[in-house]
Amino acid sequence: MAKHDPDLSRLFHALADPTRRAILSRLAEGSARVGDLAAPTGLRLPTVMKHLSVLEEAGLIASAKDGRVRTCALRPESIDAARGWLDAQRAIWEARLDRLEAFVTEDTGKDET
Amino acid sequence: MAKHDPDLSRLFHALADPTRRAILSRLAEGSARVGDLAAPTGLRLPTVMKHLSVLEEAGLIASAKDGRVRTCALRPESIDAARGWLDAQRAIWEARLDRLEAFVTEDTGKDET
DNA sequence: ATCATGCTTAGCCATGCGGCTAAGTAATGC
DNA sequence: GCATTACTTAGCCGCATGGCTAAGCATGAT
Repeated sequence: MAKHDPDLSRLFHALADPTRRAILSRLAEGSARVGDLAAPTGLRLPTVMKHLSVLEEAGLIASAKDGRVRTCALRPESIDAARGWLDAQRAIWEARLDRLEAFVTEDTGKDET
Repeated sequence: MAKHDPDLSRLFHALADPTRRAILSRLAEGSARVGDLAAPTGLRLPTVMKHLSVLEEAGLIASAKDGRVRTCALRPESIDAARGWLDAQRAIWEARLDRLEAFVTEDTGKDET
C-alpha cells in the first residue's frame, strides 16, 4: 500500500465530475473526436478540453491527433487501480464488520449535525 | 442510469483525497474516536472534522456521540455504488474494445499535448 | 463549583477547479 | 492563397476546498 498514491487521487478526482463521467460513457460507445465529445455537454470547447486533460492525466483515456482532428478513446485497464483499491477496502471492511457490528451502523442515522 | 448522480460525485470526491483514504484505512482496523483519527494525520482537529463530514455525507462512514466522545465507523455497503459504476463501465468498455482495438491505445503515448 | 477534556463552530486565507471569452495555430477545401 | 474548420493556448472570474486559529460548549473528573 503506497503512502501517498497520487495516481489514485487523480483517478478518483477525475471520476468525481458528472461531465467527465458523461464523456466516459459517451466514449464507451466508441472513440470520438473532441468536437463530438463537446457537443452533447453544452459546454464550450476549451472547457471540454480541460476535462479531457484531466481524464488523460488520470490515464482513463488516450488521444491521438490525425491532421487537425484529435480522436479520443478509452483506456479500460486504467480503471483497475480504482477497482483494486475499492475491492481491497471492501474486503477488509467486511472482514472487520463482525467486530463493529451494530455500533453506530445499527440505525443509519443515530446522530447527525 | 441516473442523469446527474450527485451521490456518485460525492462518493468519488470523498475518495479522491489521500487524507480521507488514510482515515478510511485507519477505520478499517476498527472504529475510532475523532481525536484518535486526527492524531496520525498531523492535522488539526477542525480540519479532520471537515474530512469526516465529507466522508459522512458521502455515506462512507457513520458516527455517534456518546457523552463528549464521538465514535466513527465504516459503512461498508457504501462502496458498492462506486464499485457498481466501475464494474458496469469496465464491462461496457471491454465489450467495445474489440472495435477500438489499436486505435490510439496501441502505443500508450502517441501524442501528448 | 471549578477545571480539564474533547469535540464543535466561526471565520480567515491560499489554492485549485470549472466555467467563460478571445485570440492563436495548423490542416483542409476551394 | 485564402477561408474555413478544429483544436489549442492564455487569461479572467467566482466558488469550493483544504488548511489554519480562536473561541465556544458540553461532559467528566476533582
